[in-house]
Amino acid sequence: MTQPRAERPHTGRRRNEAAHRAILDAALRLLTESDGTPVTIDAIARAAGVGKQTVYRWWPSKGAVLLDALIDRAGQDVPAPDTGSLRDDLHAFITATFDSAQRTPSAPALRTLVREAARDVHLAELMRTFTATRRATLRDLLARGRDGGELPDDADLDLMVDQIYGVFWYRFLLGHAPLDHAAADRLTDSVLGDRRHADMPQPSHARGDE
Amino acid sequence: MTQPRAERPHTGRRRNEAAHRAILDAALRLLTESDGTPVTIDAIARAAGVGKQTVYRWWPSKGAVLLDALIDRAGQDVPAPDTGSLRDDLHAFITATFDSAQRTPSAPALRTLVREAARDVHLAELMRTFTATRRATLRDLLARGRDGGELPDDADLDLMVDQIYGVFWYRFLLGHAPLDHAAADRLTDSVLGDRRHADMPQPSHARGDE
Amino acid sequence: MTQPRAERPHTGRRRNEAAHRAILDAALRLLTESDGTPVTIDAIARAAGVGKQTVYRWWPSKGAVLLDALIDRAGQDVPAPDTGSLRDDLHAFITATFDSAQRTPSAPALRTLVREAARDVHLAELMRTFTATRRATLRDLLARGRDGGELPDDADLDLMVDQIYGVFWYRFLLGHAPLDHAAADRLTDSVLGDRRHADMPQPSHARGDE
Amino acid sequence: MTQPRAERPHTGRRRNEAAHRAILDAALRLLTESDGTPVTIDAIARAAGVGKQTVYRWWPSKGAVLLDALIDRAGQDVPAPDTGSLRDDLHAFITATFDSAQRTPSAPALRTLVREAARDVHLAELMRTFTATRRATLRDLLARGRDGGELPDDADLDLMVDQIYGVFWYRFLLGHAPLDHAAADRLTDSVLGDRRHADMPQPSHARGDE
DNA sequence: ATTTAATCGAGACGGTACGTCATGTCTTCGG
DNA sequence: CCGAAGACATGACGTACCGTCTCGATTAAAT
Repeated sequence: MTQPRAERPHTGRRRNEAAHRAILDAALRLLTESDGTPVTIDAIARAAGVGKQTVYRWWPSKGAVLLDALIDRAGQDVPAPDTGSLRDDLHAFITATFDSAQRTPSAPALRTLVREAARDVHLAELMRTFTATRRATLRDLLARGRDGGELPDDADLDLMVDQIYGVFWYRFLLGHAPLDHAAADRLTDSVLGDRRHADMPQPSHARGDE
Repeated sequence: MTQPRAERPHTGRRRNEAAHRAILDAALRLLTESDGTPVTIDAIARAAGVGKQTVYRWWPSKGAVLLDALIDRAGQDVPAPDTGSLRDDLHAFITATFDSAQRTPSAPALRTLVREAARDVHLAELMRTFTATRRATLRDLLARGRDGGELPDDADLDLMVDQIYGVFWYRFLLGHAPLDHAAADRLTDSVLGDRRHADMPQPSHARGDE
Repeated sequence: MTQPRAERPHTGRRRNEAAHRAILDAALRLLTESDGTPVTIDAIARAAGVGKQTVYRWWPSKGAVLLDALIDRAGQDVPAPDTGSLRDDLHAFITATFDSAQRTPSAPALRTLVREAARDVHLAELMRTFTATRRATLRDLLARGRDGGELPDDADLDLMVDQIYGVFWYRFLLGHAPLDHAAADRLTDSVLGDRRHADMPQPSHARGDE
Repeated sequence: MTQPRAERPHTGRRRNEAAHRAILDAALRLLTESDGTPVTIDAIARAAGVGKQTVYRWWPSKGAVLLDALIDRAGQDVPAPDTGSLRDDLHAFITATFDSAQRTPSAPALRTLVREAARDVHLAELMRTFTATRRATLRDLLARGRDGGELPDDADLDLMVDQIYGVFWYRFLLGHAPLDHAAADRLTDSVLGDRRHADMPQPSHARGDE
């Protein structure tokens, strides 16, 4: 624990990127290993071999460090696919989103992060921005589908986005139901308004209108 | 602030219901008035004119007090209607749920409560139970509809429930999109799989983002 | 170091005298053992097995604790004798004062205390009070002598007091000259205005004109 | 406050005397204006428009800067007179010493300096040297008097010196009694062993207390 | 009628984390 | 290559809550 610190060289009057890195790494590590107890700034600083002041110099709040640490590492986990088929793209996106929450270190870190966000105004705002980015990505994906005629022109894309991320966060945080591939399949169908996955073999999927 | 305490009479060796009430009232008041800063036990006890031990005697954790305070006041806001029509029942339920979150003092209190839940294992568990009850109510409503033939037999009721509550909590906590009647209309349609409300003039809740 | 803390029993809502004692003892111990480095509140609290808040609850500043600790232990080192002879009383007083500064743990503790007083407005005030008490004792001794005719009626007692304590503190803090018995002898003579101890027969001491 | 820094020109690779001056001036100014809070190196550097390192380059410790600043300005305040009369010389010396402590900026600066000396080993040593010089001057004055027959041959000159400076520092730092001309008169008499000023109307410097 | 026992307001206690401040060292970069 | 600028590691500061504890009073129930 609190690895012996790699004897960072000073960088003089300029920001020490190595210390910066060490802080993010330590934060992510503690976030991941955390057993539910809050991650403290002291602990991060100590684990990074850094003075507390150095943390406070660059981040306005503990939460900002944590979110930064998470984004820094897990930022590109859910790219938006573009295969030409709305259904395929959406299904891939949802599956990837669900999967990302099952994998370490993202899952416990994310949960701790939400915990901290509840206490921290700065972090709450950062989280809002963070989720807004994700939502925008998903909305673009849906907009492509609508423009390609795969969704009605008047589809409420924002509501669709919120249904998807709503289910995700709701289940992720409460943990009362799984976020597995079957759930992803059914959620895709539900949002797109049909039942293709409902009773498995479904040769003539009951489209009808749409 | 911290009203002068109404000189409660002693009740001797029996539990003092007035003190009990005062605690719940103080908790709800602080919960409601809270500007994001955490509600502390000391503050509740002081506001209620009560010793801290009296709080700890009757509730295992701060969260328990807060949730109790909220339930005590806002507990029965969302009854499950039963008109015979799934669509009507569901629409009424969703609308009532959305409305309940717009009204004082529930909204800020609920938000603060979730904040506290993120820090408090006991409260998190209580919240799980609390939401489970609500989910069960909604699920029963849907099950009635399925049994009445208004939903396919293989409908994933749990997913439907989570889509509805997911949208609700997601929007409620992030505040990036409205929980108005139009949203309730569209959510009802979306979950039931048709577009009855789709051709109405679409609200331009363009962004909002809190 | 930081002895294992004797498992003090709680005293409920009343001040815990044992904790109080432990703090003073720890403070004096650290003061005595201090090698010149400042004594910190954290260290005192830790050594006393006490929370920092408990220290701050009862003393307004670190210095107050230190002075309290010193007075508590060394308070009665210099009693005022009353033999009937001013010269004897004064000589005894000065000798006792000089001696007290040579003994452990007073000396290093006192020096550290002055160091801290230089930093701490509260403590400076307390020191003023502390020294005022000592000065008053000495002044009373001199006043008795004056009333007994051993000093002229118009003798400036305050100046005499300050000459004695001035020499004491000046030498004590700077350490450039001894505070031994010979010095006490000569100081007594000097203040009383003759040369009895001047170790040479001094029949016609240069008074006269000038 | 912290005057806008006079746009010193760089002097290339040689020590910048202007910066040197600016540091001493800033130090003395802060020392003088200080309200009891410690004078920090950062503050001096900032007020002088100088990097901290520039301070540390030329002085080993904060105290050294402060003392240097004080000597630089107030160094020659107390010259040793030589009129041929011990009494006159001594009286002039004591009066000058007392006066020097009443004048700005010496007094608050000196007090702050002693405060800092208590924390700073380097400065303490410098102070010892500083006072030793003053003491030597006074001792020489007394030695002249003894050699001239105005003091007995066996007079304890060191004790006399310490009585004078003892009274001075004791009253200066504690502030419980004045350092006015009347006190200087009486101290002169007391040290020389007579009461020439004793029958003058005695000042009622009753308290003062700082 | 007298004990006994539980509740109440109060607040001290041992802790942990907070965010700020000053120290003295170190490196960059403009002049 | 000096000097300003300022980042860095360190560690004390004083405050805020936590959850536990003990008091002394008050009053109901048990004797």
